[in-house]
Amino acid sequence: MEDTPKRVTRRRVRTRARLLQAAFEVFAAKGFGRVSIEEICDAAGFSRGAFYSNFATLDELFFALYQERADLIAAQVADALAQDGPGLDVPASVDRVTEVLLLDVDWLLVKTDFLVHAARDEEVARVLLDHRARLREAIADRLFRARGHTELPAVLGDADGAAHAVVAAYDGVTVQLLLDKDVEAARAWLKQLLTALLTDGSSSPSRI
Amino acid sequence: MEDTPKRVTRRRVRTRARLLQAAFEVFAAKGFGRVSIEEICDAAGFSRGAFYSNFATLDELFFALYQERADLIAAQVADALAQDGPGLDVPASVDRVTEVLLLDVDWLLVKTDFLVHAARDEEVARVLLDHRARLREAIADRLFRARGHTELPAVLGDADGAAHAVVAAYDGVTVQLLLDKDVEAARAWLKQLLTALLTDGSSSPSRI
DNA sequence: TGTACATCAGTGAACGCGCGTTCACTGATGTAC
DNA sequence: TGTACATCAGTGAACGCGCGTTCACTGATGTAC
Repeated sequence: MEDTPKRVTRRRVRTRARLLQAAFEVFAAKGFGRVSIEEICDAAGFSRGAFYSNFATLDELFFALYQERADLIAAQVADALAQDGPGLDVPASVDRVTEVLLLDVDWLLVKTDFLVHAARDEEVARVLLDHRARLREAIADRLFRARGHTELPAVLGDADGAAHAVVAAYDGVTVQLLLDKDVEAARAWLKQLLTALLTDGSSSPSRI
Repeated sequence: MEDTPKRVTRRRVRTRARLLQAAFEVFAAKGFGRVSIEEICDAAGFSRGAFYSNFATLDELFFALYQERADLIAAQVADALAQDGPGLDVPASVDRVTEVLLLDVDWLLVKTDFLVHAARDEEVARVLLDHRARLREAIADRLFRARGHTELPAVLGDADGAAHAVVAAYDGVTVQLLLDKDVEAARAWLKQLLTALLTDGSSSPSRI
């Protein structure tokens, strides 16, 4: 089994990429549930046949789109976390990670559509949970690596608990951002939340 | 203007309620984006004409449905917060509020669909922001009323900041719950997060 | 409380459009020599 | 590097279904006396 290596032409790769890019824009603008295959093809400058040559269903395309972008973000976060020495500079790391996570509102829109999708399909949910787990691991690893060098509050348990909390804060702030579209406020707020979670309660950052 | 008092027959009220109830179930099961007017009418036991006699569009019904349920939840939260004396029993309040907020996964599903909807429509977003503001106010009021009796950590700023954080934690935990469908874990996790946020960092609740 | 009448609420058939899906075709691309 | 051939990738017309929307109709409900 698995015996279709098949040449994958350059043309095909480009078409697929253009379809994915167009889909991203259309999904972000209208929401997955309100988008037709036709619209995506129009936006990408292809006939509908091109779509069917590359994907079986709109769900399949959505899935591929999510995977691609989520991998990208995960890599960027890992990158943002890798920049300090062994000791963790909490404020600087928080700044860098926040920057990456709240860079692109369109991505947050699409990601939330995907969440809604995943919430009703176990298989899709598994992929999303996987991505989240990888994100958490990157964070937990970093926190764990910093032990001894930088003290962290014990309120949330171990590094894994803290990583969980970071992701929850991210999700929570995302919801607010999707409603008020105020990226700057969201960044400030996420930084404050993360700082509160990762810093001992004795210090009191100013409220914004 | 506004000159259509019109008799609202009992029949009409019942039909509307049955449509809303059926819509809730169908939305929860399939997601707003995948539901047709016909499905809702079938589920409610009506012909499609009944729908058009009560709503102009599916969006309008969704809007009405959200308002109805969100008001209900807001009232329940206010109730859960009103039960202590002037001093705030943080663990008990957290327990009660958590119970209400994570009572019904179907509601979380529908609410998230509505978020996706609101994220692309300013007017809808305003309603959702309103509901959130009311929730936050109920929480902030309670925290404010407890000042002097029970000390709260200053990490998040004033009572308003703390209320914001509570809502963010709720949203964050909701996302995880929608993916793993583990209500008990979500409750435990939300309790822990809220406790961490509302308790001075010096105490260290056990990790679950 | 009963009856007659007016209005309303929901019925269900009909219409038609948007769009998912298919498919015979053709220009593009890659391979072999 | 060039040519001939085979296969592939995308085209666009055609089909048909699902479903949104309308509307003439009728049984249900409310009102007046």
